Amino acid sequence: MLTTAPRGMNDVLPGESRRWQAVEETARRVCRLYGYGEIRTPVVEHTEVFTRTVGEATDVVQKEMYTFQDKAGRWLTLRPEGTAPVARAYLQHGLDKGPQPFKVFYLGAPMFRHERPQAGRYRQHYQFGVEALGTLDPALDAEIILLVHHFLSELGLGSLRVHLNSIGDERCRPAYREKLRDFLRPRLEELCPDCRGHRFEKNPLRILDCKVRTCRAVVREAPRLLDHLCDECREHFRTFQSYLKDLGLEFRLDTSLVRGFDYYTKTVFEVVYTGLGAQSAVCGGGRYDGLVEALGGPATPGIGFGLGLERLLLTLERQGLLAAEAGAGVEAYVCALGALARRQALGLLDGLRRAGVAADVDYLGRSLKAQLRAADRAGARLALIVGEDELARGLVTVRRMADGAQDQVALAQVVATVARRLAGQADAASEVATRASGSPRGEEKP
RNA sequence: GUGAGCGUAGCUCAGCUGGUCAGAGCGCGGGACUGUGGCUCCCGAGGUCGCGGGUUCAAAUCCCGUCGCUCACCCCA
Repeated sequence: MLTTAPRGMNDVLPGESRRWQAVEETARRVCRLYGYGEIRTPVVEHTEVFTRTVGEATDVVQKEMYTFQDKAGRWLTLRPEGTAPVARAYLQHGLDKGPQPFKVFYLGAPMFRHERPQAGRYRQHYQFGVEALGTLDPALDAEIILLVHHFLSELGLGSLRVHLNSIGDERCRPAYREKLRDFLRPRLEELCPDCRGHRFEKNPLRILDCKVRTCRAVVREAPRLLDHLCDECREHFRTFQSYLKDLGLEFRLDTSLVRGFDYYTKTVFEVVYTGLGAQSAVCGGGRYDGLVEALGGPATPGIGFGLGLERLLLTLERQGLLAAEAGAGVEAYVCALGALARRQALGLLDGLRRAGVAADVDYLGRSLKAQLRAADRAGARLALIVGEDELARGLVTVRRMADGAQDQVALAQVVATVARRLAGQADAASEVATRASGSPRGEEKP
């Protein structure tokens, strides 16, 4: 089938792409406010970048990666996430020797996961991600949360819930893991098959956020990881939370919050919107103090998040915060009648564009009526009509679309006049009104 | 990988107790207004009814298969 995109991969058409641009512009602006520079890494990485960091046992690595061999036999993978590549670039370019923390964001390039698509989940999807490497300071954890919150607020989403937890590090988590196993072992019968089986063996922490009712009942009695953190992790988490409180940022402690990648340590968080269906996490992230080391670099702490743009757009839509789909945003539309006029019109069009006026023209040889309709749909504020009458007298009819007022301007002056009227709307209104010759019959559009 | 629902014009869908069933609204093109948009009215273009097979005198309508989409599980942004 040559007429459908691959499963779970979508086109973003012009009408919709403006919404994406609005979100992306906001992201860039906020990142600049917080001192984060943009990083662009390849869409493809050596497979090991992910297997050694995300974790061999995770679902993403085991069954969701697009992995292939190139012609030289190297194993490559379409990146399923954005943090490991950033850490790789950090090492490759010796950025650990530069000023710390190293603060970057990424935006605009896709991630790939081979899963069954559903609402808010796609095989090719886009994330806005922010990473800060090189310091353990809990104030940076707070900054990251603040940045997300700031970003979402700018889009009108101030009220999303922030879930927080700490999952310890390599000093305290192994001991807790055993404690949890000890607790669960006598209750295995009460757990669901998934939890009873591979989760208990490979990653018992995942049982903490299993959604099966019986599992949740068991887990409610389980020892809490938060109560078994080592001194450093406990102190880090305590300080981090106190910063958030000082800053007045609301959050909710969620002791069952466990993230799906092995590289997470200490702070983990999610920003949740329940109106999305099953995929409620709009944003997820946390600290990854062992990640750089796992790639063969020096022990280097880091923290960051990924924010799913499709999910964000979906959330904005559900909340009624999206602008209507818009046209190309042309300011002036040139209407030509007849072959000779058309010649004139193309020159006029070129002049307008070079003067910085977004302009378009009819390419279908349509009637004036149809050309004006096209001008209307394109969102043009002015229509410039060149017909035989105008041609003969060296004039152009300038029609204001909002109310139909129109006058005639000498061809040589049109570009300057149009530019001036578009620049100063009030001036243009009075200017045209005094010389109006058109018949204002429609009401103004909203 | 598992389960459920759905696949009819560009879009949203009606038609589905088998026999004027190939339709509506929106969109698109044209006209009413021989050179003037948004409103109204009129006309028009556009569909192998996802695909393949079966049942039947007859299938968009029933059955089987297949592909695709959607939602959910798993997991995640």
